[in-house]
Amino acid sequence: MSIPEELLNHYGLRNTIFRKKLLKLFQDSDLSLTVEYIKDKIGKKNDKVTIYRALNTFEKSGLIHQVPDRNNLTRYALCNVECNSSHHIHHHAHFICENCDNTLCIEEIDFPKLKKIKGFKFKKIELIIKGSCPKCL
Amino acid sequence: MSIPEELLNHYGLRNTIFRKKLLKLFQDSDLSLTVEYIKDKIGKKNDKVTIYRALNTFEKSGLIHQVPDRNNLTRYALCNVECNSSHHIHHHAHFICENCDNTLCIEEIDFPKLKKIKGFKFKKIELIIKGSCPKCL
DNA sequence: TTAATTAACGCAAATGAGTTGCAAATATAT
DNA sequence: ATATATTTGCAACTCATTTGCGTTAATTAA
Repeated sequence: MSIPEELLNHYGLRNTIFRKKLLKLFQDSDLSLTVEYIKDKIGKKNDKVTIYRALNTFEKSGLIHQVPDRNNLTRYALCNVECNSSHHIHHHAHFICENCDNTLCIEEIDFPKLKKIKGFKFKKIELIIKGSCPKCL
Repeated sequence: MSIPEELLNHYGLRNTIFRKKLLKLFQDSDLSLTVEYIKDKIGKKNDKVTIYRALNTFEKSGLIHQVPDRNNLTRYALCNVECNSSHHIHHHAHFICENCDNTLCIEEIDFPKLKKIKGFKFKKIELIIKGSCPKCL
């Protein structure tokens, strides 16, 4: 995994102090983050508006992606390096722990082959698995 | 499919005029509905608060269920008759049309068997398929 | 390396989905 | 029909997210 500075350059994003901090937050956690969590960790120096705008920018660039949350809240997680904006949503599996509410991407899933349904065109498949995570078991 | 009055009785819900209207709305559409759509169709006589409360009540009773929407909006769809509150979420496949934004439940899906992942306990699986629906193709 | 340009930031205020409290209206039970 | 329990409507609220705009910081060009 590259350092924040390199990553931002690679994605053609301006290298601001705030963005480097934000990106580091994602790298330091293997879980998906809520805006709430980010606000806490970033500190009061930075406004929530800035957080929202940076998250949107990162998402559009394909650096991070949205992750469904138990209560329709929005979470974000880093995309793996192979992700790019044209395919990174296509096959995502997310696990949501019903106990601690944490959400994470699951890589080790054999993605199911779905049979076609007449009249429909499938483009992206997302799998959401709910249950209990290792920490809570 | 039963008439609204029977359905409400069957689920032990009070038979109000508003609830009958709401239920009929669902029956008249095979798609999932947003609160916005319901507000439009129901007319200004009924308050949005009433809509929200009725939807929550219906959901708890297992009459309808929440459906994910393209933009984290909440949609609701009627459960099929075999659904009941204890199992109706467990295996749902939803299709979201990226063009017209409509969301619908897909029944004809062979639900994939996932291999277990050490440390996790899976309880519910939801499949979200995005693409184009018949009307839009 | 400095000045000019462009994008990002911070603050205040707005939006919009969903909720709560309470009094009035309606549905079921006796 | 009357009493009891629920539902409804209204107003006001909460809370996540967005918008406008003047200021500040990052890149580009001189």
